[in-house]
Amino acid sequence: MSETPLLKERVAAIRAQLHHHAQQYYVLDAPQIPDAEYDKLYQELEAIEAAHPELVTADSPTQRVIGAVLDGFTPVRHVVPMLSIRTETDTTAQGAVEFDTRVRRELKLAEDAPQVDYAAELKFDGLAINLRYEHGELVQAATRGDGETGEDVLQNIRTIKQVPRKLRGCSAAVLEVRGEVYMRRDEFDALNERQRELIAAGAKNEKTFVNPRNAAAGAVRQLDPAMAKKRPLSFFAYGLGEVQGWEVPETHSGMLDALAKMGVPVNEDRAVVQGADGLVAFHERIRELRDSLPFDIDGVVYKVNSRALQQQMGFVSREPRWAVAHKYPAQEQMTRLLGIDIQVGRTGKLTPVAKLEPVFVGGTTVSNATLHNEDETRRKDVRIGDTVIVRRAGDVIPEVVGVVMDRRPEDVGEPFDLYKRLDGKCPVCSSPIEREEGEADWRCTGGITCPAQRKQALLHFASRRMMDIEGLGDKLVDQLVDAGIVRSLPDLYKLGFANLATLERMGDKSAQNLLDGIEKSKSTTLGRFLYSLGIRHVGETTAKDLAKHFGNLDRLMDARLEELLEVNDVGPIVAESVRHFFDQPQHREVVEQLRAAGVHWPDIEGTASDAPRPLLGKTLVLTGSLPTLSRDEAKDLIEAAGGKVSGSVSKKTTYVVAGEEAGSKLDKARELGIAVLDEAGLQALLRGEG
DNA sequence: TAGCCTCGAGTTCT
DNA sequence: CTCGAGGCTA
Repeated sequence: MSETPLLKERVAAIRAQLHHHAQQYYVLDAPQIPDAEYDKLYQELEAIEAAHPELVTADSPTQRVIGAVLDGFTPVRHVVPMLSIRTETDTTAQGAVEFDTRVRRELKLAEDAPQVDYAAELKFDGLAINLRYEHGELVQAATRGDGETGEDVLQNIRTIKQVPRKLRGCSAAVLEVRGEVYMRRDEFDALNERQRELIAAGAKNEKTFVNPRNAAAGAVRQLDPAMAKKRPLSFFAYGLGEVQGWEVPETHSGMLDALAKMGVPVNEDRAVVQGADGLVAFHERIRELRDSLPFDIDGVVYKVNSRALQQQMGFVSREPRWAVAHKYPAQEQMTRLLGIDIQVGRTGKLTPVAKLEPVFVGGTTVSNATLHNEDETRRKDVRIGDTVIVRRAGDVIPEVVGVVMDRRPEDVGEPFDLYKRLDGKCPVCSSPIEREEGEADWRCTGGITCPAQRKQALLHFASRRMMDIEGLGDKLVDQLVDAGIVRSLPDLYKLGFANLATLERMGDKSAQNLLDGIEKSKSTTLGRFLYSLGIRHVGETTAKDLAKHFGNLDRLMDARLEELLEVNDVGPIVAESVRHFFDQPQHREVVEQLRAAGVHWPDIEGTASDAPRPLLGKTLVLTGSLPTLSRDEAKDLIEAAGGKVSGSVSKKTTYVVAGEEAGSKLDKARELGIAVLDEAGLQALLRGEG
């Protein structure tokens, strides 16, 4: 018995799938599965073929570069074929070490021979284009196609401003520049925004794009250059095709330098590094940089820098032996939607949450992803049983990008209908749910009677920037509420050893710690106390402003709307919300009980001390993580020095304090020309040293 | 009244 | 971190 017939079937099935998806991807610009999935199939096929060479056929996807020529563009035969490079799928730095070992073996280098020089570059997520210059003039721009024959898309490439029509100081008879056309993320977002507007306005044939690469591919293949122009593309060169009448520099990096001098865009995040260590360092550096780049990359590329050595190594089948692409973990994965849970937030907001079959994406395992609200869920037409694409880029929260319609099962669930799903009742307390006119959210009407809201209210009350009760986390709150020991905020202050002892995993020690924490929290400030009550529209800042303006709680509770409106940053909505809160007797009752339990604060808040206030009138923005100070500590220090801490950078920002892994705020600061400090700089300011 | 600036609220995982 | 929305200002 041989397993070959079975394998044969499997091989045929994989080839059919690869072919189908390659069509969707390259020809129709509408991929149905993520890259990683495609790669997986491809590797399986490669592995089978390697073990069973008799199964290899000429038309196998492994034997040719996939793609096809579309009608409507003139075919172009590549004099020098456009090859793909081998991809290391090992996403750790190990792939770089293996490449270096292979190179040294191929070059028959002795153990003690010097390190090999490599040109290390980014692997752009776009599509390959061959620009043909004759006597310095751009005469043709071709897609890769199947590697042998592509299509002339010159008219569309001309819409890319960065691509020079004429080379500076080069009149070689023929110079083909190869590189990647891609779309920047900001352009991609803007494009999709416009597409959404078109769709909203009733345009039938418009669609939004799943990712920048597809949008770029779509733009390049637009038959109408006017349309292509509306999809702004960019270009980076990384290699050469046919060359006549130009002396090619001896190294890859030298060649790119020469191209840059001619006015061809070449990415600056490239380096010449030595040996495996250099490659690993580059891989790691770029991984850090990845999310802050203005465009998508899916990895890095290593090339032997010396052209002489490249020639010595040559090619194996269709891949150069002297270059390798090394990927990062996928930021997109496909998985199954197991169900949709509905969570109840502190304000009663009902949030649909996708329960997913766990997938490893963007470096962590994801099993939940928010669907935000009903409209959003419907817009994506996400249904239970669907196969969905999940994305997680950097620190961004995982999101469901869309449904793989191709894989929708026969017995897929109904379109999402929140009211119907819940039968009009809160999933926790069964109170009726409502959705107000013009609002996106459904809410539970149970208010404080709803255990979910009660738990959230307790957690909110106990959290660090409010009453700061140490030892009261979500697990404990769950237990206390479920056991019926704590029903309202004042109940917290009636806790004693007796009722704590009834809880699981609660020893004398933890009980004492909690009671100490609760005792300590009794001494607070009016601002924190107000914030902790969880009044709608009253957050940390507004609470502080209210406390400062009224000075004591009774004056605030009895304040008329007009008086409330006098407070900084308080308008009709906030004023009404405050008034409404204190108009409800049960809320006043809670406040009285808390006071009776011993919660107290000085009447006049933040009396101007004699301490110097060097940051008076200054607004600072924090971004990234500082070496020694936590965010909260930095905030407190700045406020104590009279400064204000704001969440976003604007013209009014005085300083931006940036730490490790600073994000978009730093870019914004540079854009606006705002002074940027590190922690040492901040400390100097706090000491009053300008 | 528009547009800018801030604040509030919700969210994931280790 | 991002979005949406409230409030302020030109």
